[in-house]
Amino acid sequence: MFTDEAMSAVFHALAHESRRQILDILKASPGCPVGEIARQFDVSRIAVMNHLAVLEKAGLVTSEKRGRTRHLYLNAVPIRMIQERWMDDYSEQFAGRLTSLKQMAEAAVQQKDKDNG
Amino acid sequence: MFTDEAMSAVFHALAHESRRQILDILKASPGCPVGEIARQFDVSRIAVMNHLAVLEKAGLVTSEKRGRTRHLYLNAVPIRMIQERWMDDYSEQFAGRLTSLKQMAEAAVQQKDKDNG
DNA sequence: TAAACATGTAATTACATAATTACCTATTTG
DNA sequence: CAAATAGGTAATTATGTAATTACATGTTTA
Repeated sequence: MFTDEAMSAVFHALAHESRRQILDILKASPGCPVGEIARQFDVSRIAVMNHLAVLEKAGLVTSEKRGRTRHLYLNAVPIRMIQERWMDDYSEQFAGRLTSLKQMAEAAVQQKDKDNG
Repeated sequence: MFTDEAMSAVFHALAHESRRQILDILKASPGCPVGEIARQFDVSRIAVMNHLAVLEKAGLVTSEKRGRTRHLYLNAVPIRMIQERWMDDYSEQFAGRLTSLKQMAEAAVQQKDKDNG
């Protein structure tokens, strides 16, 4: 299962650059301890721990304590589920329908004008 | 281009169920006016307009004013870019490496225990 | 042209986020 | 065992989010 609330938690977790960086680190070094991650950021260790808590609530990170060190792991399952159940549906709009293609091209131009204006 | 800030804006926009519902509506009915969307929600019209502003800032929705009505369109480009540049990298973890597969299975069990406990 | 309609702006409020410092607990290790 | 190490809690603060009501603006249409 994958409730709306769970999906919100995942998107919210991904909506912060530091948290995305943490996932990058864990992807590259599974089992990395908390302190080693904190050392790679300019903000305080506590701030990083808060980010980790957000990631854990979203199910994107799991942890395992050995002795006094907590080892962290990326869990890509929620990302996979979002991609399968949601992203694919929206990306579809690119292929397939010609009707929406014209409309989306126009929309993209409008957005560009808005950004530059 | 697609900056960290832009990516944060997109994820943040997607992190609210009402905003995801708005995208669903616009996917089904391109050009839908503001009021018609607002009528489909329990919250106030102003609240819906705020959600639309968040979606527009993220580039997920564009609009075009004809007369007194503003017509809204889904723009799936940012979703597509996120999927290509980010989601795919993380979903990869499922295929390919057997080392991380064992680790992720264990992590998933741990997460399940945590949720039920 | 007056009323109805569609949207937009301003001010306000309750709550959540992201960060900080100071302190506490548990585990190694010299 | 004492000191260093790794992590966790608590209290606080500034800022951002999500929602509200009341009012204003511009556009059809009867």
